[in-house]
Amino acid sequence: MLSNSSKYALKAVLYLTLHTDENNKMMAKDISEKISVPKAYMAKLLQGLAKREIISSTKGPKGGFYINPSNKNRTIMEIIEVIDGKKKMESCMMGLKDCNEHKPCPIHSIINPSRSKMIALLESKTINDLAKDLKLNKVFLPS
Amino acid sequence: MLSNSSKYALKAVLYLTLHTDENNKMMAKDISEKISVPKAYMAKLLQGLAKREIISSTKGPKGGFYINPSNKNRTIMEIIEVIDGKKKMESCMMGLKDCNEHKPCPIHSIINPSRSKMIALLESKTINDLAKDLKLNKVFLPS
DNA sequence: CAAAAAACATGATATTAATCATATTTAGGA
DNA sequence: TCCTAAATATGATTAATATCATGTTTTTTG
Repeated sequence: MLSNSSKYALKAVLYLTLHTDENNKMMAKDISEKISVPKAYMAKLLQGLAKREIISSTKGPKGGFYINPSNKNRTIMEIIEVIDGKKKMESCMMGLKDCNEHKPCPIHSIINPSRSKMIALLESKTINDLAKDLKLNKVFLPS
Repeated sequence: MLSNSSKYALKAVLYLTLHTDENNKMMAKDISEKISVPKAYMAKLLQGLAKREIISSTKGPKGGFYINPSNKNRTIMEIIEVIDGKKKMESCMMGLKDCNEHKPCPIHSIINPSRSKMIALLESKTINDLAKDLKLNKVFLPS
């Protein structure tokens, strides 16, 4: 459902939200260790997120990655879409090209209500919402 | 969420349910054409399903694949599990190893109620249930 | 019993996703 | 200004899926 890349990206963005800002940047290597993601892969992912302006970065000594307040208001789905593309989550679970409400596949009615709800939630919850839950110890990140 | 193999398997099993029985078998090649799945891949998949006794087969002239009544009562989830394994659908969407109700990942509460419902439905609906919907033109298979 | 038609078993190739590696660019500090 | 520390760009490798191909076994039928 989510690629590894999306999972890693979500973890990283959340970690950055909790631990960085413009004055407290963090290197790819350190982030990768904290959230248990292979370091070279993490670096590449963070670079991609920075290029698409989901997170921010500066080069050179004292440089690193961080996230600024406006980006903390992005939704979970925005992060996922940047990595996996828009259609992946919404495509027919039986792989039929033209499956829709008027011409549904056999499992459409089984899958779709739940999935639509899930997607709606991912589109409404922001990074910041999740970060708050983390601060309150209502949810957890490691492993 | 589902591998291509699972999607193809589901389509094939449904097709067999509608069009075959012990006296009306069908060759891999013909099934593959009907449901738009690459023929060699279809053959391999059908052989696997037959070995695990999800469907039946006989060799030689007039041979082919078919499904018998008792197998039509298998659930959708059983088909999926035979191909993708049990855990794939239930694993944490953030990829955390020990995510659970007591120590949930940040998106656990967003995802899980919907997903649990989806899984419960896949575990309760049988091949036969879907075949009935197909017969009544309530749902569709092609492409 | 021989030939042909089918599934079966096995392995080869291709494609995609995940992971690793490294030379280049940029910025800070001595 | 020069050195160093960081991200960046790019590409190589590995691993997992998906796909293709083919020789072997079984069964029907002439």
